[in-house]
Amino acid sequence: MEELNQLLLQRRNKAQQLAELGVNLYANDYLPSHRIHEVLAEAGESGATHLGDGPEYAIAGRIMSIRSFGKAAFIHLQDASGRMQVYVKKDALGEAEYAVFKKLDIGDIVGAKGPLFTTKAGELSIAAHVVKPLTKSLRPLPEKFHGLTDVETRYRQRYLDLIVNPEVKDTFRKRVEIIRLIRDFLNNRGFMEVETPMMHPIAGGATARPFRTHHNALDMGLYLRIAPELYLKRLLVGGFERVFEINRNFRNEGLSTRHNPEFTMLEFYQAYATYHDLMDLTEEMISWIASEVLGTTQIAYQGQEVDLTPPWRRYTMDEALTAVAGIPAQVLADPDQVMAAAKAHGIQLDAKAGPGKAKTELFELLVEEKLIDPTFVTAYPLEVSPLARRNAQDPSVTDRFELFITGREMANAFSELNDPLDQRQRMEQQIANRGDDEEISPELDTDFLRALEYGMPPAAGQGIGIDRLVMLLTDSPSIRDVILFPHMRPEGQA
RNA sequence: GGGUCGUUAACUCAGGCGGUAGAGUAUCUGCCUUUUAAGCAGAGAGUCGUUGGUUCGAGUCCAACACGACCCA
Repeated sequence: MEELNQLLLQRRNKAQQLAELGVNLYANDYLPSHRIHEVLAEAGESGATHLGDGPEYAIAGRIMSIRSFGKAAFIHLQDASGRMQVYVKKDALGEAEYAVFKKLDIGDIVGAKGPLFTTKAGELSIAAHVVKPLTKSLRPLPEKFHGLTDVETRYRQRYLDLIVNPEVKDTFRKRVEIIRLIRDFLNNRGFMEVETPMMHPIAGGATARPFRTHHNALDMGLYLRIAPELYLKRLLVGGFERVFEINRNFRNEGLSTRHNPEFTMLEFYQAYATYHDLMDLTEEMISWIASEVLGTTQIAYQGQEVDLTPPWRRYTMDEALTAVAGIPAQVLADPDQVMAAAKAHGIQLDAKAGPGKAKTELFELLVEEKLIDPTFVTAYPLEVSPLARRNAQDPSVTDRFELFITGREMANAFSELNDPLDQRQRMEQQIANRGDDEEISPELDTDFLRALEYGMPPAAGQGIGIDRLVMLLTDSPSIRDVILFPHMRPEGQA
């Protein structure tokens, strides 16, 4: 049993006193007639000013402040829709009910009923003749002025964060709205939302360290999925021509302001389309979402101006390296000079790495963070794109793009490789090249290759990291600000 | 994994050269029937992240550890 400090004891004592007065501390027989924002909206029309006039409103919410005058008090109630003031008068409640009211605390949830009026200071309020306790709170809320700012407590006790920091609620409402808009957008274009396995016998579709789990009845190892890609492509083989999935991926890697071990990914696949089609679609989708959620495509992220208005800049990787990092085209055309340039920039390459890998590393080091306005980067080297279709003109690169906004990767897409023999060869190559890290892509997904052998229509597919998109559109500096319950190390026994 | 910074009352924060812990809010008591960071008077509230060490004496100095933030890989 946890030792109780003074404040917790006081609240428990009050709860006991209320119970002795016959108050049900956790009543569930009160029905509000209005949500607070509805009251405020309706009153805007009626313009109530006199105490006691007009219709009655019954609201319910958490007490966020109490200013007491002995025989009267002003309190603020907060519900999911907003916050409004309630005037509680001894005359109006009666002796017994007012005595109960005096034992209520900030943080308690109550119902309040009465007509509207406007105070001297001009604040619309309810003149309550009923204040009904609905839930007793046994812990004090953080301070009203500074609120809760300690990030560790905010993430660990998100419920508290949500109670006292209104902008947090706003962020998560926007997150839900963004995901709803993505669904609308794709549904309207004939995409079908599907659910594919979260537990995979082989962790494929991306290069990442997976989480392992175990199925007892089957006595077999399973991985939490690192990507749904290989299953969604099986659906293309099966004849669903436009599919998408919005769900969690799991990667057993470090934590940072941009990485949570579980994160939400949108992947979608469209048959008879190319990566060019997906660039158009992506521009349209993200700029539309920004307009819907923020009312503009000119946004600010952490003080940086970002213009999401289409069309967006499109570079090949070589063009970006030349335009942004100033590496001459002749250097990029010569594998030996590319390797030398990587070395000159201090990039350490695995013995098996070739110029494609070197070029990609140079790009990540010198270019990525400078791409603030949305930029599609295309023509990724074959070497780093094991699932993408080769470019018809230049087979050393793939028909792939990544989208960067505010220097961060927001999307990854390509025209899909559907030649089963090429795919098998590249997967085998990838396994051979994986280096010492046996956790990454350890096995060949033979069923996926078998599916391709039946024939997958030409298609393009894309992944968009939802958390990063939400960060961008809510101006959130950390992925933890857009995940309700971000991963934390266990609390110490305090 | 490495570096820097942080952890003091429920919350937000002060604590000079090592001498036994402070404010505001919140809480409690009293007064107060239009306040809104309400007001006035008084009071209580702390294992100073944890464990060791140095010292007559540690919130303060040293070490390790835990958790967090930022930067780097």
